[in-house]
Amino acid sequence: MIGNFWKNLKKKPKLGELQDKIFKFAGRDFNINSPAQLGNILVAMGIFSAEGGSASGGEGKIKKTKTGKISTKENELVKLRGKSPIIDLILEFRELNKLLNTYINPILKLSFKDEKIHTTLKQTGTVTGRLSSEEPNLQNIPIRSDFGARIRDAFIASPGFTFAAFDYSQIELRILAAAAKDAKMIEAFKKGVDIHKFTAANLNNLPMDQVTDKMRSRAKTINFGIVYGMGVRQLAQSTGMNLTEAQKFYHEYFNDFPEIKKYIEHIKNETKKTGYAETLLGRKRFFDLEAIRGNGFLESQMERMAVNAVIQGTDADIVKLAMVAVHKELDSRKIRPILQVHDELLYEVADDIIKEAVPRIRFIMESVYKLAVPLSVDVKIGKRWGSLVKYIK
DNA sequence: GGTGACGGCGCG
DNA sequence: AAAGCGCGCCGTCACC
Repeated sequence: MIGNFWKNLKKKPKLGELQDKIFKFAGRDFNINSPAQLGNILVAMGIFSAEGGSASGGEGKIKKTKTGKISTKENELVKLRGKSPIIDLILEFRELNKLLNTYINPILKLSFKDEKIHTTLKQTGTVTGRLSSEEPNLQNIPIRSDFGARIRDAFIASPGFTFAAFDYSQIELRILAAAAKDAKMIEAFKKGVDIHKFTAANLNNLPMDQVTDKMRSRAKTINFGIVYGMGVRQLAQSTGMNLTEAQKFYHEYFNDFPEIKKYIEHIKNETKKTGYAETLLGRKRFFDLEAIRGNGFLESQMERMAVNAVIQGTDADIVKLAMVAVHKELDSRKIRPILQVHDELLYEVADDIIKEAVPRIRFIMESVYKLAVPLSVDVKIGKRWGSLVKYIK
């Protein structure tokens, strides 16, 4: 259900103020929502310094879009902070504008008389076996930014019910570790340690208690990146390392977890041989081998897609099994499925049975499929979607 | 008035 | 030359 949270959310005036300030710095009016116009303004202001060829530092290179225009995406703008206050104003304008025009206004319009929002889940909408959600898409409701999280608070449980959110913890990395039969990482998951910290400890040859936040953060990036086939450049970019360090980091990772490297190679080779990648449960994603023949870039792209198809696809398979199992075993009148967000199931549970229901749902989800590592589910409960609190066993 | 490509960005 | 997977949706722009 949608509460009245957003009705007194006065963001329009703020947006107008930001627009005025931006125009003042720019020296003239223009359409902030047009990347083309914005790019021109920034060039005219000298913020995108048209660097001469002599620059040896390599910084300040203007990133172009695939059609050859100047890129004004957040990553690029952030680098230009400090050159002008206009940068931060634009970023703030973008965030507010996005949240208002993509979520708050359209979703209010889609609110039924019963004050509920009803999405449509497509069962065949993706290549990996995930569901997708549309009109509205409830699988991408904000949560990461502070203001974004407030949008979630407008979603409230029905009277007499409480939200219970069940989140598979690091399920993709678990699938990878199990499928690759990597003894070291399997052991870590069995012990239930903080996996990113564990990875960092291995990468830096340190005991776990000497891992710094920065080391953990970098390990987390590479743990996720591995699954998607992230390259050295991107790794460097997103961790703040230089290319040489990033290269070394990769090397170290595959040294520490050799089975993972072997398994990823195995997926790539099998896909190139058979033309398909297969989840652990046997669902296949096919590729057109003819179309990529002789094109190194397309081949690499297919390899990344294949690795992802196995990991993300197995994840999707498991979550679907869990949805079915919960439905079969429990009373859907008191435990209502509200939403699936890829590795998370949101239920609305009658207040009087919440204490028994939560452990049962958790158990079903954790035991629905057996891997070489345990599946672990985090639970949060609460009356508002944006204010759920961890449920302690 | 409608359509599709594009840049951009929200989520997992 | 390109190099992070999977989605849906916004506004702009070019075009019919």
